[in-house]
Amino acid sequence: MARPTVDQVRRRELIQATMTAIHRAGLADPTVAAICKYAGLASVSIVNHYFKSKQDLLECTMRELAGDFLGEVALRAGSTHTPMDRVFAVIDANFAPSQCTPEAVSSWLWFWSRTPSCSVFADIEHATHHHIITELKRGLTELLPAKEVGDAAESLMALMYGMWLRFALNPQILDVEAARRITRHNFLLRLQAAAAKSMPAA
Amino acid sequence: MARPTVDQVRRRELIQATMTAIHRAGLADPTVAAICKYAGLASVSIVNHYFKSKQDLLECTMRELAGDFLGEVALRAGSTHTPMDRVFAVIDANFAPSQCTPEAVSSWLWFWSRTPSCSVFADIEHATHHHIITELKRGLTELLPAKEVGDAAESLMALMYGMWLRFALNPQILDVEAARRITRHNFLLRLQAAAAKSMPAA
Amino acid sequence: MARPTVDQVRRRELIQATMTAIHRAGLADPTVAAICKYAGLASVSIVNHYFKSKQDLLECTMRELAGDFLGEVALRAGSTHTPMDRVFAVIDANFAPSQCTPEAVSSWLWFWSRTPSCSVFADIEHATHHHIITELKRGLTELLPAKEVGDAAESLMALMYGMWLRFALNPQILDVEAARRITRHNFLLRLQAAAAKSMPAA
Amino acid sequence: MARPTVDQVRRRELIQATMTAIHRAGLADPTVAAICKYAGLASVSIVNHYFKSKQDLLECTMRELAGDFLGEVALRAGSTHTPMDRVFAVIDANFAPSQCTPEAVSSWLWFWSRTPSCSVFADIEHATHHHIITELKRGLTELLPAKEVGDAAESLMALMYGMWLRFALNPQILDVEAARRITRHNFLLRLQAAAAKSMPAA
DNA sequence: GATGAATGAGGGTTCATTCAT
DNA sequence: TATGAATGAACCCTCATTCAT
Repeated sequence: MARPTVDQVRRRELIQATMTAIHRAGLADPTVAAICKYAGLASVSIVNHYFKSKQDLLECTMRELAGDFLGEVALRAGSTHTPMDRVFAVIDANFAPSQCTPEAVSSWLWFWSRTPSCSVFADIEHATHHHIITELKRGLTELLPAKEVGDAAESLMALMYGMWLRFALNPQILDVEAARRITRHNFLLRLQAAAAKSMPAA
Repeated sequence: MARPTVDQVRRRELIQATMTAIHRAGLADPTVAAICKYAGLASVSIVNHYFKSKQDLLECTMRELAGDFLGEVALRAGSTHTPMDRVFAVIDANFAPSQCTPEAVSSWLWFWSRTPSCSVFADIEHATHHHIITELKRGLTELLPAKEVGDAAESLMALMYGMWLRFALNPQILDVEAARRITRHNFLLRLQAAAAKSMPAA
Repeated sequence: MARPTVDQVRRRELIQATMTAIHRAGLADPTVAAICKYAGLASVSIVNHYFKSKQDLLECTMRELAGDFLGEVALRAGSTHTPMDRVFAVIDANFAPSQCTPEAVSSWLWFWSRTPSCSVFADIEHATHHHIITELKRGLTELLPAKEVGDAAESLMALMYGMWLRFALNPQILDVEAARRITRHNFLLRLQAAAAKSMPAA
Repeated sequence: MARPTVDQVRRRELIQATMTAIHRAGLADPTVAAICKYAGLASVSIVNHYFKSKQDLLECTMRELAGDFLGEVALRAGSTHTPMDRVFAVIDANFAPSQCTPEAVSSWLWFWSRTPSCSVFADIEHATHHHIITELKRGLTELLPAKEVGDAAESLMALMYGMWLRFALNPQILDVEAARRITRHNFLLRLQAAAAKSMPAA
């Protein structure tokens, strides 16, 4: 098994530091100096040995973040057998520890907020969102009437985004477990309602 | 009735331009130059005639935004008679036109993202949130079991925040009307579920 | 007797306010806004009705200050009969109340400090200094050997300048009366020494 | 012996350039651009690599200037044996070449003029003045009646300040050597007068 | 590979001045 | 006469990037 090179380790550290810097900056653009500080590097110049530029570092960070997220989804979706488990897999991936640290949440928000003004970010976001919504709909299709699938997927995604936002704003009010519970509960409510409607005579 | 002075008009224009600038900057800190450009002002210095500083302008902008929001709530909540209408009033206020322009949504997100690093923003946010959550719970208390009120309020708020976020990221996918419909629907689902649970014997 | 016009009164107020502004600014260049504030004027634009420009106001202020000083000298020197009184007249003029307010002292220092970089100031300073040193030497010539007159005049002037500087730095340590006393005393010492030397046999 | 690093050399150059800039600006606040120009630096930004800010540079400059002055005093006072030599040591230190360049004199004046509005400067000034006046009085105490020591010290300091001021205003009129001679002479006059008074019966 | 010196662009703010009312 | 809107220049500072060591 290939051992990570020093280069790769340093790159990883800088990417983590970038997320920390974004979080600490309150979603303002992080400065290279701040990133280096959090990475424990003495000089800012060193960044240019590992990344082409600041923009490159930021893009790599977002790719890493998105990749991790898709990895969490794949991990959980791969071993599911029922449609409901498939939906739960997506929900759980959204609230996986790697995606719910304050640094990760802030980075996601920062990332999203920059998509309108940065096409590279927009592409990454688009691809990620497409993948996840497809996965979600795949499960929902077997559980809900066709015309409700779109709304339900949007609603679920919006709820999860909202939970993230609440979490980012004030981690005290809402912990990850509660967020996941509320989301699952919300999903089940819709399912019951659909079931009740489809079997009114029962 | 007092006619707005030139002063007040120009201040209003700058506040609007600030929201536009925040939106266009992708939630990055807007530059004074950009704000002036959107306000149609030739010179950057003029801002300091109307506001003490850039920070002052930003604070005034956020106060205006929050004030408008509370106004929308008050407007709708004032004429309600049933608890359900009260909840709907809050939901509708959240999706009122003045709160759902891309500029307003971006400004809210930017505003929230800066609260951890700006105590003035944090205070405004806290006061606004307190007011709105109180209003929401006042309606929910008469509709749901006491122990569900907190979760329901959080869930509703999170869903609305998420809708806003989706809307901010891509206004094409989700229009305001759909967002409101989904939110109302989600609320009604929870209501029905609670009703079903409380009358199992019926 | 001609009554001062409103124009002249306003000009006088602005000149006084300029001295105050210089003093309060710690000898930094006073801003027009500060000058207007001390003059009790609401708008800064009004200055340009009474003076051609800020520079014009500053020059007029310095001319006024220098003119007042020469007036104090003339007032005292005019009624003297002995050489010693003539010297005392110059000393007393230097420590006249109008020249020893903190505002006046600061203005003098500011004025002097600007002479190397402003030829107008340099001219005013040169003329004033020439007048006063001439007056001083006229008295000293009858009291001291010719070859001591220059040194004595310089020494006296330097001592007074130094007193002013001390006074400007810390009015608590040194009051005007003490400054005048020390100066007079210093002058008398030199006189006695010269007398002793010229009459060694006595 | 430690060789000065590039860092220290550059800092020294900037400090010297600061004094030059103050002198050339006529005691107005020097601009960073001017300082860099006199230091031979192409870019303004570089200053922030060596000093925290412009204010920091100014404070360091004044600390250096005051430190040099105390060094000159210590150098001369250390090897004195008589009280009179002690007084002369202070006088000579005041007129030491390092303290009498036009740049140094202008910097001192600028420095003093800013003490009322800058507490850091005030502290440096206070400490320096306290040290020098103590040294001066130590010598005077053995030469003059106790009640004359205060006046004499003030008088000497004022004379030296005045000489400096004259020198700063016009180096042509007064050279350093003449200034020192006048000051020493003035001191000796007072000494003789005191001696004459204390021995009237002789 | 790593460091720090150096540069230049851009941002916010102050300020004197001009202009319209 | 008096006011305040408006402009543009100048200043200090931050920051990403490049270069030499």
